[in-house]
Amino acid sequence: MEKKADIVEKYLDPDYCPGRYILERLSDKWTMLVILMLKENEVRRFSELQKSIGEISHKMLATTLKKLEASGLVERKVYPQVPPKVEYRLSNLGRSLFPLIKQLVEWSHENKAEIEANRPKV
Amino acid sequence: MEKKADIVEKYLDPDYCPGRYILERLSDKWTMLVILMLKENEVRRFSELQKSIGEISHKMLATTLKKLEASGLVERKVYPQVPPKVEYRLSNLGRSLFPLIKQLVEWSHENKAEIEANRPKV
DNA sequence: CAGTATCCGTGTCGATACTG
DNA sequence: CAGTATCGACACGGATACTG
Repeated sequence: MEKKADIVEKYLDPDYCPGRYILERLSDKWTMLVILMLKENEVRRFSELQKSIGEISHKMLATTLKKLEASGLVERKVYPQVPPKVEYRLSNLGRSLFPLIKQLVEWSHENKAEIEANRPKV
Repeated sequence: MEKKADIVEKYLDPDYCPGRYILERLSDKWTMLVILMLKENEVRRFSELQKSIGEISHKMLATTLKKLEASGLVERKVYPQVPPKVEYRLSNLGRSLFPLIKQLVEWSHENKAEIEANRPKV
């Protein structure tokens, strides 16, 4: 019987991994935030997302969504009309990932004091 | 009574956040991986870490550990001897974060088939 | 062994302008 | 409204060489 820690290590083995790939996929500037903004079960339009994130540029939202769609975490639905309307929502896969990322945010709040204490002042 | 989703959104408000900061701090190439390699309760030397990660360069391991130490997630202990010996381990804060990142890896394994199906072939 | 300094290529990201 | 294209800045990250 393998120990838990060893199993994780195995999943991170570059010759085996899905873990490495996922960590990589989540490790760009906007991906996790966009996933959070899509929420668990909501359908959101491009412009809504941009508005709710605020600082993200048009281009980065587009490429982030495209990557998420390409990796099967997000579904994209186009309504053939003028002006166009496009809706995004988490796929089943994305929906199963969502709670894990949400936990990171909740964790950061539970430990806010300690985090802020060590946070470099800009 | 606020709804859960709204609470998360609040934690991500740039004017409030600790969430944004944490997501940012985790979103570089090596941070999450190094945290995982430190495991929950182990003490590891610089060279051990480099060996277990393999592909990471000496420089990136050094800067990643430095950032982790600066943000209070990792503790560094120096033994004043020649040749020097330095040990790293997760702080209490880091130890409380560890399971959340581990879950991402475990999630990636549970959904390996679906992830691989959408993974772009190099 | 652990760590810093330097140099430099590349990818990421943002601003802007343009299409359907 | 929802994209794509192009350009350029700059931070990230890798190789190498050097110190204590």
